[in-house]
Formats: sequence, structure tokens, C-alpha cells
Amino acid sequence: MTSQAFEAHDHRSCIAAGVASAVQICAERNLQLTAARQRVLEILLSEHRAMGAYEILEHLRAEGLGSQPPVAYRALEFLTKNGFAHRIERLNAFIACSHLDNAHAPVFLICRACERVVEAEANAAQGEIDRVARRAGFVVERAVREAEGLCPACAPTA
Amino acid sequence: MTSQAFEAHDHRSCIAAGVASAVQICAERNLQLTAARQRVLEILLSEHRAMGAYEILEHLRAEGLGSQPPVAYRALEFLTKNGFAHRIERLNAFIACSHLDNAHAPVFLICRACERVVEAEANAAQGEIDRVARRAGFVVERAVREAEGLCPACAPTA
DNA sequence: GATCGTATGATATAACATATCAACCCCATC
DNA sequence: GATGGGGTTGATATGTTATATCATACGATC
Repeated sequence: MTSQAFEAHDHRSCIAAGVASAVQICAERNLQLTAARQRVLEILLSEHRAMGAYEILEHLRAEGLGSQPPVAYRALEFLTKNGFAHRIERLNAFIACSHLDNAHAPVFLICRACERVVEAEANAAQGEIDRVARRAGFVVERAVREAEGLCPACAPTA
Repeated sequence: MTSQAFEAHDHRSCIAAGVASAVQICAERNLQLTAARQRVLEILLSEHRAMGAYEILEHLRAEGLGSQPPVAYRALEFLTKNGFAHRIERLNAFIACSHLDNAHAPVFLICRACERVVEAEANAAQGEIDRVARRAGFVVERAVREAEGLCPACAPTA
């Protein structure tokens, strides 16, 4: 997946590849990818948009994997803590990671029309956040880089 | 105020200058800086940290300026829409603008220890968000640039 | 088989945000 | 001075997101 991932693609492979990578990484790192956790990852992978915790919870509930908010939040915490998913602060919602392979400083492009969210790779060291932080003597532990606007498909019609 | 504003300073002037600027700008643009709106701005200016809508509402309530959530959210909407305050997405909270003078692409540095939030100026065109968006053909309407970590005062002790 | 760590289950509540409708006020115009 | 429109406010209710807390289950290890 490239940074221009607003384009059409074989989406089944997104899900399959994402789950397969997660399974392998969890095995390597002795992380427990339990049924609920894996299912939440699949749910997130099933769409290139951010999903709220309660939307995810509805799926889990329908499948008998849990019905109370902490069920979803615990799975999401596991996934985000270990890099399998990201939280989109602007939307108070979550999305599967598109770049499981490499450590990264993701930038998210959020289309307000079609709701698609694309995760692109940035070079943190060249970004304005790090430049500003360095100048101020501030130690960055987590950086949020999100843009909201219109994707190439939606911009013309809007 | 510079981008190193974690430093000590005459804080009374922050409040006075901020309100005075807002009064002037509202006059110029025919914006109504009503009692509640001005008071919310003062409340935000009174601390260099982000405040939640309900925390602000408590102040308003104590002063007889309103007691229900919409009162706070309406004032905050006015202030953010017109650039007198900013929303910190990471915290679901709000902070007074430190750079009323110039149009800007703010970067926020959020100290998780002392809770101070500093607004620094970035050069949007040089940032990673805009670079990535340009490459993807994405039209940015709003960009979120927030770093969470430790300020120069808190980093040593943590 | 006792203990420990990790994960789940279950209930309640905190925190953040908006929809809706009625009332009010200013002020521009007739 | 009456009329009407725009913006603002008041009040109620509700929707949405997130966490605290306590209890339970289960496998690993000693």
C-alpha cells in the first residue's frame, strides 16, 4: 500500500495480509492475539475508515464475543499499544495500521466526504512538530499528525 | 510569547492582552463578543493548559453565566471558529490562542506531567502533513499537529 | 494445589458533545 | 412605532465516547 491509497485495490488481501502479519508478529513477540483481539483487528481491516469503539462493539456483540464497552476498549488498547492499529484523535476512532512492517511516524489523511482514512508515512525528523519541539526542548513521546479534508475522488464533486 | 513559552513570564499580561486583542478584532469584524464568550476566553487565558468544556462550564455556572453544556460549547464554538481559541484533539479540550496576530498553522506541545500546553508556530508548507497531502492529491482543510511528551521543566524529574 | 500474571466479565458512571424548540433582543426597514 | 429577520440565549433531553471498579476464569510455574 502506497501513500496514494485512495486508489482502488484488491481489498481482500488487505485483510488477509494484515491478519497474517499480526499473527506472525505476535508469535515473535510473545503477544497473545486472542479471539476478541484478532476479530477487532479484522473488523478494522475490513474498511479503510476509522471506526468508533461502540461500532466495533456492536460487531462483537452480534458475534457473541462480548457486549460491554471494556471488551472493545481492551482489544483496541492491545492493538494500538502494539502498533496493529492507530487511534485517530480527530475522530475519536480507530483504524488498522497499514504499515505493520516498519516503525513509523504516520500521517493520516481523513476525507470528510467519503470517510476514507489513509495512513501515509512521514519522515518525523523533517516534520514541523519535531522541529518545533527540538527548539523548545520538548521531549516528544507521541505525535499526532492528522489532516481533514477531501480526497482526490471527492474533491472535484464537492 | 515565543515558541519556548514553557518559560516563566508575566502572566497577567497574557490575560489582559488576549482579551484586549479579542475586543479589538471583534469590533473590526463585527463579531459579538458577548459576556459569556468573553468570560470563556478569560477563563482559557487564565491558564496555559487545555480545559474541558465541563470544567469551563463550572466556572460559568458559579458566576451565573449559564449552567448547561450548550452554553459552554456555543462560546467555545464562537472562539474557535474565529481563531481566539483552539481545540486540542488529543485532550478533547480547549486552549486560548497565543498568536492572535497572525494567521497560523499551530503546533501544540502538550506536557503530560504538568499539563501545560504551548502553541508554537509552524511553517505549514514545510511540514510533513502538507508534503504527504500534496503527494496524494488530498485537499487539506484542517490539520492537527500535536505532540504529547515532557516539557523542559518536567523532563529531568521524570 | 497454591500462587501469580494475564485476560475477561459485568456494572456503573464519568466525560464529552449535540439536537431541538422556545424565548429574547437588537436593529433595520417600512 | 410596528414588523420581521438574524443572531443569541435558555432549557431539556439525549447521544456518544471512555474509564473506574470489582469480580471471575484460566493457564503457567513452583
